[in-house]
Amino acid sequence: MSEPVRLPFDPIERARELWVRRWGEGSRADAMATATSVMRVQQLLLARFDTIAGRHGLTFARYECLVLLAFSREGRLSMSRIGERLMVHPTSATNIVQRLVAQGFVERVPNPQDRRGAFAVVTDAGRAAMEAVTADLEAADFGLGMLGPEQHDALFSLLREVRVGARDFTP
Amino acid sequence: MSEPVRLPFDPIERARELWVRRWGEGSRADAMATATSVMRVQQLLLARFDTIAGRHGLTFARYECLVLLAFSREGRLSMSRIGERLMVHPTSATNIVQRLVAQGFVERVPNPQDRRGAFAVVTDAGRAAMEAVTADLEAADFGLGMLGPEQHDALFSLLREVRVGARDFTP
DNA sequence: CGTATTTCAGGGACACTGAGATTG
DNA sequence: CCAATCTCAGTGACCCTGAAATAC
Repeated sequence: MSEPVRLPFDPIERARELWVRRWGEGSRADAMATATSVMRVQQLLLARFDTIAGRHGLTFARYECLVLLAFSREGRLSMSRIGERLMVHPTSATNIVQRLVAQGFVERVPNPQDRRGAFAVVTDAGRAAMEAVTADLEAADFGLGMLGPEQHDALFSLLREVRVGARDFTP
Repeated sequence: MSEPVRLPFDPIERARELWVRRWGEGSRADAMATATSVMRVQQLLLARFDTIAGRHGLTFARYECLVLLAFSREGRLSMSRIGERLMVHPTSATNIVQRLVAQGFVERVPNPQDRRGAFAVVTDAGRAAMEAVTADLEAADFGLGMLGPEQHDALFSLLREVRVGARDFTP
């Protein structure tokens, strides 16, 4: 982890001003600033989460996969459903599960019903690692401790509108 | 671009319910849901932006670099300042500028004041590509056309609080 | 046969680490 | 000599595409 760079001004606010100066008030400078803010906050949160997950030998992506499996009814899911629920490409699901198998956090078992496919099953070690990361993430308030309950709701609702507008799911 | 998978329910809302069921009402399920929403919206926006930038031979990261250079006073910045303002590692700045140089969108010139360093200068072709991507992004409302002006303000303000809380800059 | 599930091979874009050249 | 700037080489994690194996 490199030294964090802290600017003495808000770079996004400054970009918005320059944007308006260059492309006028009629430009979508507000949308630019909001989109850039989403990018930046995601970057900040992910860096924090990856640091926490890394203390237990995981990345955030692999942790999400373990949570998904632990939440499933019998601790196992088909590869296709993993890709679907993690919203990643099927080959990315394969990749993530492979790494978890190599760590002993997941096992692969054939699907007797449909022998084309395979299940990923979370192991006891996988559950333990998942629980440890979860405890740390909760202790860190998921990086959002600066927001009050009503602000959480407001932010979640606004982001939900974006997801609905982008047809992320059918409400 | 692979076929988008659209679930018939909100996967984040479902995760929140399972989270509460497993770790109780006292858990930080709301923070988890909000953080996950940030991740997902960033993913949706970035996919959209990369598609648009790709139509002009750029990625979003390289486009951001061109915007930064075009906004600078003389169209040129030192490598260190590029890394600083793009909030990326110095070697990542080198990497991005190298790709832009290979495309003819940027030129490298030595810094006469400090010959350890180099400047990156945006070329006419770089400005043209940047303007073309900008026009398309504006036409796409930066992927946020579903939000009204007051919603933009609200979302920006909430994300700004997160950035301030994470010490992203000194307000 | 066509379709669905998944893996494999390979490449791209990007982040980092560590070493080293050059200059201040 | 030490510090700063920057590049280079290498690694890792992740995402995709395209092709193929296997089974429905």
